[in-house]
Amino acid sequence: MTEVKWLDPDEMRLWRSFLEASSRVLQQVEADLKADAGLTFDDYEVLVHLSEAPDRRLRMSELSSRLLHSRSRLTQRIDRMAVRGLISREKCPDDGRGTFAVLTDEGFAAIEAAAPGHVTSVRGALLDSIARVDITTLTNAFEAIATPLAERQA
Amino acid sequence: MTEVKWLDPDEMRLWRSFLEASSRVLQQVEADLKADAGLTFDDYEVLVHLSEAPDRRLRMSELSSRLLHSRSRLTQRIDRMAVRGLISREKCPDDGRGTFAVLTDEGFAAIEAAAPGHVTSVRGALLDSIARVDITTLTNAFEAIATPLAERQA
DNA sequence: GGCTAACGATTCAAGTTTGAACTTTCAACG
DNA sequence: CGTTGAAAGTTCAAACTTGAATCGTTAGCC
Repeated sequence: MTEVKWLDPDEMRLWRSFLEASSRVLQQVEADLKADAGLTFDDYEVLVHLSEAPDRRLRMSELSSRLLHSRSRLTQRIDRMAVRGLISREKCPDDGRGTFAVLTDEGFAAIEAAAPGHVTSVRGALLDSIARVDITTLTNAFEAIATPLAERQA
Repeated sequence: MTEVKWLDPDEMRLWRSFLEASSRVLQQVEADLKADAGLTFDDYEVLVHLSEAPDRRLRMSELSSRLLHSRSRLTQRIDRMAVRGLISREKCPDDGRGTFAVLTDEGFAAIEAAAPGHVTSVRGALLDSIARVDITTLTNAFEAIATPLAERQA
């Protein structure tokens, strides 16, 4: 590659502001969640996906791909959440290789307790700063960004 | 807090697409950087900030606040980069408590070698998916998001 | 000057992620 | 059937981050 198209100032500013915004939003939401509910953001995301799933359970690999986490990362997070009683594991009856992560009643209670504070936190960290009319534009942009990467990363 | 303003579907979609896009973009750029240049994204960011600084040096605390990393995280990253010869440390003459992280010639060569591939990667992961006319809107949004958080997090 | 508070940076232990290696199970194909 | 390849999940060691504690230095203040 002999020719590189360097970033012009507008592109550079977009890239830098993207990095700063995403880092700051995540840090804020994580800090709030830990302070208010004693959960990491990863914990919370696990709880969210399981609580929305049929029978409050998902296969480990399905969950890891929704979270965009490696399989081993998820294994170890579920280990820790299981020790705390938030999640249990069940063998998959259809597929001897498979395991379900299942939300326990305690896990469900944990997300119910955490959700109101978390929603408020997400508003404060992100939504309050975005004009109503820009929501669609931004969502379209994020989806346009994520979709091709999802295909590449699949 | 008895009343919680839950997220409506548009807000929820914005939040989720934001999470997915930022995670995927970072993952892609990190993977490219590691494959093409053998650097982590954190390494690269350290090199960027130092290469742009006067005398290619910054105080540890200044660098950590630009990177949005904890001081101890930076200390240990600079330790590792120093072992590899990319960075050196110098005592600050004006302030006995201070330390400069200084880009070595080898570190400068490393970022020069990595930059073209990285720029291409950033285009592929982010910029190519954004219509030219949306760049300003997005940048304004990211800055509107980051600025109040920066004040809160300061 | 001497006391105190704050600052800059590092250290240490505990917790977390990464990535490769491994085990078990399923699926396809001859 | 039996082999071979891939998939699901876990394990392990090394790399990395976190947060509290620590150490030396500076600045303010009486």
